[in-house]
Amino acid sequence: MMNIAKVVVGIALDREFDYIVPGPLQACIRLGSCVRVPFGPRETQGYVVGFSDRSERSGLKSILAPVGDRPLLSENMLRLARWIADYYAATIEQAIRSLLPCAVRRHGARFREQVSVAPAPPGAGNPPGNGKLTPKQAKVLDLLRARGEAFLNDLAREAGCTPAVIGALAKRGLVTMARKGRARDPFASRAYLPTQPLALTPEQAAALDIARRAMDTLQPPVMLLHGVTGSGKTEVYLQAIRHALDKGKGAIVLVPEIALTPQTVERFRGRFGDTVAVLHSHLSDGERHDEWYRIFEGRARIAIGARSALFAPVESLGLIVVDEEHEPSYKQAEAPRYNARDVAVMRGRIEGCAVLLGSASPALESFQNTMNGKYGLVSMNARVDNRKMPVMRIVDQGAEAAKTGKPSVLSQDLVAAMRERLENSEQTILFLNRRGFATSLTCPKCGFVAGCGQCSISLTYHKQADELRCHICGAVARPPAACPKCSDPAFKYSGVGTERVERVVRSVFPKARVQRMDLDTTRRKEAYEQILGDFRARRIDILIGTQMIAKGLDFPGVTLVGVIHADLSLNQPDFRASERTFQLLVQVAGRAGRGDVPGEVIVQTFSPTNAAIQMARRLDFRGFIDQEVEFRRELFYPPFSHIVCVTLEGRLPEAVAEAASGLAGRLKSALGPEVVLSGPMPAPLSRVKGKSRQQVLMRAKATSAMTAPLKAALGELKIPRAISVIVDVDAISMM
DNA sequence: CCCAATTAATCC
DNA sequence: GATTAATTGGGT
Repeated sequence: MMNIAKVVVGIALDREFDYIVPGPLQACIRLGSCVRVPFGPRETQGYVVGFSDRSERSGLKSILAPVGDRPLLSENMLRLARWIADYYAATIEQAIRSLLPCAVRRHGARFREQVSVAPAPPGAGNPPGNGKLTPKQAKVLDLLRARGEAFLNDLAREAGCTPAVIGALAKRGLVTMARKGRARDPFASRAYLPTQPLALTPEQAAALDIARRAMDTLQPPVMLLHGVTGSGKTEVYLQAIRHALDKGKGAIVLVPEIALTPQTVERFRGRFGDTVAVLHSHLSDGERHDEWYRIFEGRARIAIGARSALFAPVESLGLIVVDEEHEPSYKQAEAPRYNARDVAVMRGRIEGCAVLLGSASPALESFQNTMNGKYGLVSMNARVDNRKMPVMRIVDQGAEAAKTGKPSVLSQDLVAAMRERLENSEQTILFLNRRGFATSLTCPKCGFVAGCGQCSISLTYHKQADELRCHICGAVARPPAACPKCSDPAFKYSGVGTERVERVVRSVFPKARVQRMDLDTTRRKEAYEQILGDFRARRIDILIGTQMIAKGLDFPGVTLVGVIHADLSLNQPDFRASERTFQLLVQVAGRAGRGDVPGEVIVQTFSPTNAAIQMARRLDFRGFIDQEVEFRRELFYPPFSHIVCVTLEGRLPEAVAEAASGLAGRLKSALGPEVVLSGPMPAPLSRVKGKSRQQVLMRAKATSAMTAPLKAALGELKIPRAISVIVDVDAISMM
């Protein structure tokens, strides 16, 4: 009885396989157990997701052995995996894969073995085909000789061929194949200073009170903490977590990747010491493995980290905190494309624990959930220590350009404000969410634009490296000496990036200590901490940066924040452009005036009267919400609907277009009248890395009204393997 | 007609 | 995801 296990194998099949549980193993194999099973001619790992006393099939094979001494997945986590797979239209394997770090999944196997390929020693090759190579084979061999050795899948992907090509090379004796494992790095821990709970403001105390009640009674189970920047949300989290620990429970804290600075982690370690485990993408496999097991074995009760930390195996959860809940980085870019904020709410429901969502600029979806009573709401409107909110000024770049004759990177107002800061030894942050020097290189004579050959965007000029780069695929090209079309040598560089801002600032303030911080200056792993350390120690007067300096940073010396070009986010072809702009300005403004001197924010824009910008200037969250909600309601956008974005991608544009229209046609007849369907249409980024992209969009009140027919349609249509289908439920970026 | 490369099917 | 079998397609 019940000696048949339903096993999901660790590869991307959306199916369960039946195996016999041998008598001696029946005691130790449970739901969620990781097991080794025979699979076809080889063996593989899988997870037990159910039991039965009989099977549809005969001739079942037996489970070979359990991996690890107890299930890695609790019953609750298995339920969560099922929900993720179902809601986000992913396979159960994909869901399980994101639940367990690969360092952990590999546990029992010690080392994951993969086929490694190396060039054969000279002379050993005895090609039956007389040494003549196909272009693909030659490419593989070239790549391999350059690298010395590579794993089979990596090599095939890099060379853009199938593994069969490499197999052919091996058959001819030109390369050797062997199974190899991968070593892991040791874990290095950092020192931290112990801290005590701080005295709370009345608003913080009220928020903490409600959070405690939520933990004790689950009334309400989910709370949105809307606290202005500098209102001390982190201290509320810390003391709420203390309450969870006092009740003998654990906690999970999610922070967006960019905010996962050493400071944040240090604050939690300082308060709770070694009971804090850290999980984020910059850890090595070994480190992640160690931290995961510290939680799994109960040696750590608090998990803090980015997105994936949500799946930390904390037992008896008391609280899940999602800081900066509006952050798009909570959305995973690969399948399953889950939003950690929303999955946190579901995990909370499954585990019976409270969930605390915090933000200075909550997402419309979350705020709407407080309006319709699904979530509780607490607001903190004052900064700690009676610090004032920064004053925001809008500078009309259009008017400025008309006055001075040409558009300038730094307006006169901004220059004056920066000069003042330099004289007072205060610090300035300049924000522009675009790196490089110029965003396009055009020929004024014939209109030629330097574009990426593989993607449908123009190349960005990087002056320091003197290169043209594609910000989508990373392709690099030399800037041409003359226009390739009309051979005119005079190019026009237009569109400002951070590199250009840096140059302008250095020329206006030659004596200032200026540092740029973007992907280009933080390529080295330590550069990020180095720059922030220098800025904190006031060895930098003016910090210029992208995204990565917009959020979470807390530097008391900063009294001025300049936004170089607020229109960038505003002009994006996305219904969330206003919301993003508002959030960005609120967040950026939050970097100013965190010390004793009040902060000032100067926002440069060509749309000074834009409502989102004006609401942000007054930090009028409710005003912004009220008008944006109306817009979304009228056009049936989130939070009034859910969006499913299906992207088809493939090398042959006609094949992709055909598949997309086939899918759209099938959906049109399958979907109910409550679903709005649009497309097929070329994706906003219609070409990426040489692949053509088409989209089909759906909107409906319930995601299941879209995902269920979609799964059925995809199953029936049998879209060729050469075309990949990307299903994004509750899509945030639809590029 | 051959070889290479893609595609389709299978895995309890 | 990996392996094998079937099919296509571009050459001589």
